[in-house]
Amino acid sequence: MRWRLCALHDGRGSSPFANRHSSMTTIDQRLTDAVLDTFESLFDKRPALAQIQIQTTRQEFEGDRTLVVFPLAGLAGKPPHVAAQMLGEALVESCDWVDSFDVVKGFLNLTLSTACWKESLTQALASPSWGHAQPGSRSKVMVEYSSPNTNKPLHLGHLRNNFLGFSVANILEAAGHEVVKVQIINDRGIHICKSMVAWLKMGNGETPESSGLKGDKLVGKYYVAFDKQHKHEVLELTSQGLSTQDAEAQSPILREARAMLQRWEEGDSEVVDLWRTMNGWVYDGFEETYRAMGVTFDKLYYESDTYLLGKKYVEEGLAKGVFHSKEDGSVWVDLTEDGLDQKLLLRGDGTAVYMTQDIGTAILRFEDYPGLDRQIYTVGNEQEYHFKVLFLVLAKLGFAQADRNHHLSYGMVELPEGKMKSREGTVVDADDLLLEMRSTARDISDELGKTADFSEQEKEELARQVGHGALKYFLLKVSPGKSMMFDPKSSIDFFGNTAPFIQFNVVRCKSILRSLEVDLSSLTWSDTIHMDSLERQLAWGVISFPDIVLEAAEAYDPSHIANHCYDLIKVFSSFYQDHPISKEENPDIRSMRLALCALTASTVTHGMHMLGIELPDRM
RNA sequence: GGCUCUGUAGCUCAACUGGAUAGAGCACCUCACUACGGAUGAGGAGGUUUGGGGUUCGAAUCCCUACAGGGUCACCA
Repeated sequence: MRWRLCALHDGRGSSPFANRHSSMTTIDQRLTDAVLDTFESLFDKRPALAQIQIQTTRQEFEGDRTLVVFPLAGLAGKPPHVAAQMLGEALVESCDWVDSFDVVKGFLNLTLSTACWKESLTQALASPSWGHAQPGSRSKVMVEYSSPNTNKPLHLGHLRNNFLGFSVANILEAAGHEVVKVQIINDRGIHICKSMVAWLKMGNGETPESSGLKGDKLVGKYYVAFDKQHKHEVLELTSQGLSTQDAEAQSPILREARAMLQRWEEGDSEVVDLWRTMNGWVYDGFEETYRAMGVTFDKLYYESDTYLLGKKYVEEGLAKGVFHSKEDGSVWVDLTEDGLDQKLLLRGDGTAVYMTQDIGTAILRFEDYPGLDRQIYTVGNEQEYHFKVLFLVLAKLGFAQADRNHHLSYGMVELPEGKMKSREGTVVDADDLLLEMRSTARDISDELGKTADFSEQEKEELARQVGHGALKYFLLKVSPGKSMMFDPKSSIDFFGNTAPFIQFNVVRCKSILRSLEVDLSSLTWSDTIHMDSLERQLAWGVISFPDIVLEAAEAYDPSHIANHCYDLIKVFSSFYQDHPISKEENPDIRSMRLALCALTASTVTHGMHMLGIELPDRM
């Protein structure tokens, strides 16, 4: 099972892409080329591409884009500020996108021309899916997420897992990858037999239909019942003088579970039928929760289908001599050369462990999807060791795509009162939380009275979009690698850096656009008008969006998208305050602002969709 | 203990991957207000980036070290 919640690891800095030029706005590409040419004509030498650093000019200085001249000073043979001055003068002369410049120490601040802004914005307006690269322009990747334990209902940790995996899949797709979304269902093993045994002994034939209980909750109930009975028996046995270890192994109910696992592996039809039935209940329950979460999968893998395959590969490895066996017949891999320990791959009795199954699943997936470039496992950071071992084992087996696997590790979700522990009843149930978010959104909406004319169905729909959006945003705005604090109170807060704040402002944009009914694709304005600071900030937020998407895709990090959307909408919020649009009399300025308004709405909408968050038309 | 990740405002998080005076949101304080949608706007205060050393034009970011915290080291998944 992979459900547990947890943190980070290697992610940083080891990008397989690394072609800086490909993830750069048209503006920066053009500036880079101009700088290279200008530098060459001035100093008779051509800098390397990596030496050209262009960044956003800080607020307190005049300008839009800043060239960092320090790295170039040596090559130019001039002090940084002198080189900057010379470059600035030459750039204004040679590049029609540069209006003026300002030198502060070794920083060359460039002010872009209206023509530059207009051309860039027009390009964005012409693109119906701004921020999305050509579909299929990049490789085929697989993203695994969710992968729950069939004995336990989904909880807050799964929400982070699912939202993260689903969002990363969306972002990769937007970056031009072909994406396959999968999960592995750990439907085999002793843990499954535990709830089956408990249900047989204490269930009295209870079904989801008879009890009205959601299937996953019902099975979870019997898993807990098993645990309780097991503890009770252990206590009894220890009071008779057995050691705790012996008592745990010898409790009658655990023996029954073991016997059942034996029968399951033998294919006993009675056991297999019950197994199918109870798993069916769980899947129905999960399906309902996934629907509420808004996540989907292209294919499901079941451990019961892949563990035999895993055993086969382990035996092959044994035959090849890359693994070794001990006297009791257990099979091991020696990873001491890689700085790790020895690791069990197959038990002495020949049954599979967690690792066995994962070996089979990994290889099977690359066979199922020819041309698959890589596979991404969205799993908590507590399993970093497991994936390190898995990838090493695949390499030892000589599997060609062994290095095409990546563990997208994420941090634990903590509660203000500490960690979630099922034993202590401090688990936040996914269904409960989603419901609470919806009802809070509904209350706020009703209180404000802006949706008085909505039908009941529309009100519920809005509450879902806003409530679930708030939750998704709260979990995704934090960089995946970090452990995060989930504070129920502030997650329902609809002010500040939250989805509802963003949604509200997009609704304002849409409201303006609705009232004006213009053809956006034919918007244009004069090159002579001046764009002020806020307008330029808005424009840059829109223009740089595709770049942000690529960054997020390379880093497998939706928080880049979330923060960008928030920054952009915050600027819009200020802009909206004192920049009239429909009331603006100058038609050029009006068109330019209208374009900014429309582009802000569409950019943020695309970004939020990548996070799995919907935008209402009214709220 | 070994390996690994993390440490930034009172709290929750950023920081364009080594760039300028480290930024936001909560919370706190002061103002504004018949609104292209008030779920509002403007401003203030809050920091020796855990401590110490090093690398260089330049460090929250890279290296070493100390301290603090998380994770992991199963014939569990």
